[in-house]
Order: sequence, then C-alpha cells, then structure tokens
Amino acid sequence: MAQAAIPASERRDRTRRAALTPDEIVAAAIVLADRDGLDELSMRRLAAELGVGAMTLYGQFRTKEDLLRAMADAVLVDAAPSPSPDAAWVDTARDVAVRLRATLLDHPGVAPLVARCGPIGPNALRATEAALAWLRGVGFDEHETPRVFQSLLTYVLGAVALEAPYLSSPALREQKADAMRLVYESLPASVFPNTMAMADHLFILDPEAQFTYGLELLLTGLQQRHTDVGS
Amino acid sequence: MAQAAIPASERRDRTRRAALTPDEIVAAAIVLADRDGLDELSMRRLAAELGVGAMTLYGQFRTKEDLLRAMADAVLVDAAPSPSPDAAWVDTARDVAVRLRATLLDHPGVAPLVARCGPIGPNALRATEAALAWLRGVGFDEHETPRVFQSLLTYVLGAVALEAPYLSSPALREQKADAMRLVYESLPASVFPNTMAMADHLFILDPEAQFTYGLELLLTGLQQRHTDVGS
DNA sequence: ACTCTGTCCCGTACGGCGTACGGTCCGCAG
DNA sequence: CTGCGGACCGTACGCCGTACGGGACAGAGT
Repeated sequence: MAQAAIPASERRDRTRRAALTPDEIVAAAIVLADRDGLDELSMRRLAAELGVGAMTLYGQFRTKEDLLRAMADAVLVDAAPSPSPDAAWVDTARDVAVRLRATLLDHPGVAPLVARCGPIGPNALRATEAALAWLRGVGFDEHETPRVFQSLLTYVLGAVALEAPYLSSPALREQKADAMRLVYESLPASVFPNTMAMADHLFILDPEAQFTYGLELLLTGLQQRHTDVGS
Repeated sequence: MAQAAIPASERRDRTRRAALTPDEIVAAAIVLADRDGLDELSMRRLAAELGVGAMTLYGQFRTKEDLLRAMADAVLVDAAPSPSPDAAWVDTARDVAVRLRATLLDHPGVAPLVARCGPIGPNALRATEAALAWLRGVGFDEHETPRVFQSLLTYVLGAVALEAPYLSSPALREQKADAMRLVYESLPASVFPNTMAMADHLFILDPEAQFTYGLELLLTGLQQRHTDVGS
C-alpha cells in the first residue's frame, strides 16, 4: 500500500504522540453525543473525529459500554453539593438539584447514560459521599439520609429523562414536535377537553418552571419531615 | 431453491393467515424485550420468534422506531387513574403512582421507551386525559393541574429509570451487582465513610420502600399546596 | 551501528444490524 | 383459466462492535 504518500496532516503526527488519553476520548465522545445524539455515536465516527483508526480506541476502553460509563461519570465532575454555612439546608438542597439538572441538560446526549449506569464512577461516588455527609450534617439520621438523597435524585433524573430527548438531536426534536402538533390539531376536543386545554403547559412551555414546581413540592415535604423527625 | 421440502410446521401455515396483526407483533416484541433486554430486540430476532421473515414486519411498521413507540404505548393500557368517590384524593394519587410504577417495572425492557417517546400514543393520551380530568375534579385549577400531573409523572419515571436496568436482563443485573460489590469492597472507608455506612439502603435494599418514601414527600407537599390554594 | 523489545496504532475481517428493492406465492373475482 | 391484489420474504447494501495479527517507531542493550 502506498502509505508513504499520506500527508502528515492526515497522519496525525505519526511521531509518538504521548498516547491518546482516555480523557481526550471521553471529551470528544461527549461532544459528539451532545451534538448529534447518542445514537450517532459510533466507535468509527468517534475515532474519525479524533483522527485515528477505530481500533485505537480499544486500547483505552475494553468495550463501548466502558466508554459510555466513563462518559456518564465524566459529566458529574462538580456535581457535589456546595453547602454554604449560612444558608438554610433547604436552599442548599434546591441548589444542588437545580445544578444537577442544568448540568445534565447541558449534555442531553449523555444524560440517559447517567440513570442507566448507576453511580459507580469516581465522580459519582465523590458527589454521593459529599451529599450524604451534608445531609447527615443538617440533621437527617442514618436511616433517613439515603432515602432523602435518593428521592431528590429520582426527581431530577425523571425530569431530565423527560426533557433531554427534546434537546438531544435536531432530528428527534423536530420529530417530536411534529408528532405533538399533529396530535393536538387532530385530536377530538370532545374526548380530550382537558388535554387540549392544558396542552401548552403539559409538555412544551417552560420546563424550568415545571421542574421548580415539583421540586418545591418535594422540598416542602422534606421540610415537614425534617421538623417531625427532629433536629 | 428446494422450497417444496420445507415442512408445514416451519412454514407457519402458508395458507392465508388473516395477516400478522400489529398487535401480535407488539406483544411478541414486548415479551422479547422484557425477557432478553431491549438491546437484544432486533427485527430479525423478533421476526424469527414470530416464525416469519424479517421484512414481513415492515408491512405493519414503517420503521423500528415506530414499533418501539407502539410498544411504549401498548404498556400503558390501564394506566388511567381509577378514582373511587369515597377515597381521599391523596390516596387516589398514591394509588395511580404506585400502579404506574408497578406496570412499568413489569416491563423493564419497555420502561426506558416510555420516557423517551413521550405521551403521544392513544393509550398514553387516554390516561393523561383521565388524570387531568380527575385532578380538575378534586379542586386543582387549570394552571395547577398540569404541574401536579407532570410532577408525579416525573417522580415515577425517575424511579423506574433507576430501577428498571437492574431488572431488564440477567446479564446487566449481574454486571451491575458485580461492579457495586467491587466498589463497596475496595473503596477506602476513610474517604467514603457515609457511602459505606449507608450503601445497603442507597441502591440495593427495598426499592419499594424507597419509592414510597419519596412519593410521600411529594404527596405531603401536594396536600399542603392543595389546602393553600383553596378548595 | 545494529538488533531487540515494548508500545502504540490500525487494516482487515466476521457476524449481525436496519431496511430498500424486487420478486414469489396465494386466494379470489371475472 | 386468467388476472389481480396483497401478504410474505430472499437478497443486498452500508453500517455497526470488535477479535486478530501485524506494522511503525523510540529507546535500551551490545
């Protein structure tokens, strides 16, 4: 093969390149997943984006699954709560939930992976530990703390799961919008009066306000529970 | 080709079979997805399960995506709330949330699709309409109702998203369990004291109780909101 | 200077995927 | 008997994840 003819610009500097690091790969994978959607993320495409051959990636990740797990965890740097001593714990709770949601929605391609992979990566573990320590610190006991943590996490992940698809790729977003318009225009108003009346608030408008609403419900319940149990 | 030699038992009764219906296909797809996991659901395998060729399926569904949407919706028959007139509305709310979760966990292979596809199928729309009508009936106004509905849905879907992977296939369940055991055994207890202390309650034990706990938080908040706003 | 060795990198190939296309077979209407 | 319309599917194409084996190159040993 006429390999000598390949120009240096496409050869990605064939002189030893300090090895393609896992972090470079993960970063590129996240960019690709967020831009084109998770379905469009293939090992070949990712490798092409990095200017290497597909099999090169398998030097750093035994499997595509491994890479996906790494992506899910990479997104969770800075997910730990940042309690300020002079703020009410409810405000800290709200803040961490809002920040986590924002982080995940910044990475709509990666968001589905976070729920699927579970909190087994180093960043996820660090954030979990910090959250648990904080909850213990504000007066929840050993039994209550994991329940509270998990409840908040559940709500945030649910909200993201419902929102992220609309952001994850132009194609999917448009397809959803089409389907919804079609439904709302051809739906018999006599059978679905409430759906029609509240359609706008149901799915489209102001997901931020919707998220806040449910979060406040949760926090109200939490506050009550907190004072009931003691501390 | 020696087609005459194919026995009738494998030919699936070549005499006109009243056409393979979409519902048969969807039912078989759900069984397959729940048994082997969503990743194992391919058009070829599904067709083989039904005793037909792969391309036969495309007579009923333009695309695999269409089939997945149909599966997501099929699971939602009976998802509508069943309010009994002499029960408190909070109890009805709890009941519908618990039932939806149970339904989705009965179909761990299909559950991820429900969040991804949105409520655009006929069953989903029927259930949504019924839920909205019920909420209006118990005193939530036009602005509040979709918020409440969406908040409950968010929590249930989040909970299912966190639980379903553990049920969706033996392979994945075992892989997760392995990863978690490994983490919990090789984790430096000095850095992760809280995670270690509460590990059992965090992820493994009694997801049902965990779900109920967060649901009660949400219902407490809802109740307070309900009395604040009026009715 | 010349080999040796380890490390990175990747060309090739295999089996499986979704699905476009163009038949083939059948029961029935004329 | 002939023709038709619809259910069914064999084949093929371009992707996918990834096992395998080998090529290129830096530095160590002689």
